[in-house]
Amino acid sequence: MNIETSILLEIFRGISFTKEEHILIAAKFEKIHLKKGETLLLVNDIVYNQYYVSAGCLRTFFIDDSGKEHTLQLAIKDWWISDYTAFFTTSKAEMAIECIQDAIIYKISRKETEALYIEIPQLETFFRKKIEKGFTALQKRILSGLSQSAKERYTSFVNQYPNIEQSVKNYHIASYLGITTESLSRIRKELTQN
Amino acid sequence: MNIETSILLEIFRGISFTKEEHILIAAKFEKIHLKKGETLLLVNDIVYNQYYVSAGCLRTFFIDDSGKEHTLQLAIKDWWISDYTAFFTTSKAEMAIECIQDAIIYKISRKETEALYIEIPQLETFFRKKIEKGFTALQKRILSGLSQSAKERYTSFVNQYPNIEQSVKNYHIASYLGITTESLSRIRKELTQN
DNA sequence: CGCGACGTTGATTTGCCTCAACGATTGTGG
DNA sequence: CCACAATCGTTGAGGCAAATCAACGTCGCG
Repeated sequence: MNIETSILLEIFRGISFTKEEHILIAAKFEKIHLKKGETLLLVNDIVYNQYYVSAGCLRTFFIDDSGKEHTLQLAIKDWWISDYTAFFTTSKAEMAIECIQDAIIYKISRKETEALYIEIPQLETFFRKKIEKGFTALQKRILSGLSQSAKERYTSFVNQYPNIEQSVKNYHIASYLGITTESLSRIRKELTQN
Repeated sequence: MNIETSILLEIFRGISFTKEEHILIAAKFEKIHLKKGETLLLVNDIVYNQYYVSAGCLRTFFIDDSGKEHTLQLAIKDWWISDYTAFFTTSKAEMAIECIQDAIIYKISRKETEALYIEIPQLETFFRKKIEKGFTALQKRILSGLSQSAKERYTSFVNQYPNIEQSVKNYHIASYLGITTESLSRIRKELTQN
């Protein structure tokens, strides 16, 4: 078995498995330790895997034609991370993933994930509900981008991730919110003055 | 049976069903004709249903505190539409849906959808893959908002939906792109001058 | 025809970016 | 454990893309 079965209680909280199922699932995951600054995925890598974050923090980011970075996802404990656009079709990554705080993650390939859907149908339901939540979160973020100012987006962000500033540099937050570090700095100043 | 079974070939293109399954599924859908300007969903309605668009065009939009409309989704033939944030949890709509070009749609409730997942497991896979595609599309839109100018977003939009300008008013496109009608007008002028 | 909805154009304003310089903080090797 | 460099955050001046405000064409429909 590749990993402790106890981690499965964490990953699949709320689902109960037989002992045989535990073993079956555990064999498909691989535990990975990452140091801050290490890279999990590079642009043009074929994306075979998704990753469950058990501790630490990672981010998915995109580099545009002018060389600017844009953070698509920040992942802390209990989040899944990958370049999902490429993962769903096992194609080339358009984004990179890097560790921004020492992390413990669990890797599973798409093939193994889909095998699980067949072997244990309730896992297809589990992942479907995960992605429904993810879909909802992305819609909220789009609405936020359409209707809010930079300052409003920042305060929403801080409310949504109350403790994330400890793990994440300001320029990661700025590139997630779609603003520059200078603008974020000015926004923070304004907010602390009140 | 509520609807012609032939429509199921359209909705579930690529899947084959037994005659019994056809009947089972068809009984869960309801056909609806909508006229331009009619409303499918209002803010604070409880969202029981999702809708398959067979013809015409609808949009989901959100009205912010200052009264401005923001278009989250434009749905043409072969798209599904709802306030999915509310649909997935059968809660109150934060957005409205209106018909912007005479439409024929097919309605199915969340309860019936989930019943189908159990009765015909390949439908859970079908809908999971649908939402994976939707998830991917939303991520692309977020990246587009983070990294592109209004003009670039507009040209991407036109490439992605080549014929949509026939069905949709400019101010719908503007509110989808997150710009004003005046800016869109100036962008269009610039582009036709080249 | 006449009215309302839609699109366009111009003048002005503004939120955020860019560029540049300078503090503050962190990490590292001597 | 300190010194120093690199990284990160802050501040200011100026510029630009897009918003706002206002007025005016144009189109479609009752």
